[in-house]
Amino acid sequence: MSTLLAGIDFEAPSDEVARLLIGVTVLVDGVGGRIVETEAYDREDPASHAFSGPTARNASMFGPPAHTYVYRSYGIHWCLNFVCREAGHGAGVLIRAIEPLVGLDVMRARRGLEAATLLGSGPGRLCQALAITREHNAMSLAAPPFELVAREGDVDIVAGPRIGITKAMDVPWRFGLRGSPHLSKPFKVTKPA
DNA sequence: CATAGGATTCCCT
DNA sequence: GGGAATCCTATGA
Repeated sequence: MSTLLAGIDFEAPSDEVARLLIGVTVLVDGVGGRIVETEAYDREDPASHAFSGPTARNASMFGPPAHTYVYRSYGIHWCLNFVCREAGHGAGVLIRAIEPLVGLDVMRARRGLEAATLLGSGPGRLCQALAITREHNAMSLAAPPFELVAREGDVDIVAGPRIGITKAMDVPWRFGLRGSPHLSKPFKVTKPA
């Protein structure tokens, strides 16, 4: 069994999907850009929302793969995840940063004048730029308003520890496009992942 | 450039 | 009641 989308099998382990997503273009209502930073979370992962089993908040993480899991962060921001593994497993990939490509003016307007340059460099920022809210939770990535475009050619990927967590801080499940100016934070490692 | 503190909602203990 | 997969602004070096 597999759930293929943009050349990626979303039933694969989350760290593999997180790696494959680097370079993939994501559009929401025709606005978006290229994914340059992701983080993997899994069921047996103390830093994951899925660690303590299904709850009202993380229910979609236990739903079918290649669907979204959108949650409220720090009471202010929205964060976008892509569900992976088989339905019921409870794994996902946090989309942490995109390189803005399509609909720049729309994204700038959504982000506001003060921060118009940081359109997608951070999970909260990219959700604001793409107008992601709770309404986008548990939606299929294979149907509108979502659209994934497979990456072309090879990408140079770096890995490192995940950001903003207090558990399992030694697990190197943050992935990024090497040298991208659109990363939320730089990677310390400069060798191939 | 680095650090610090506040904003604000929802879930879990 | 506490803490969270964050972001923005202000302040001081």
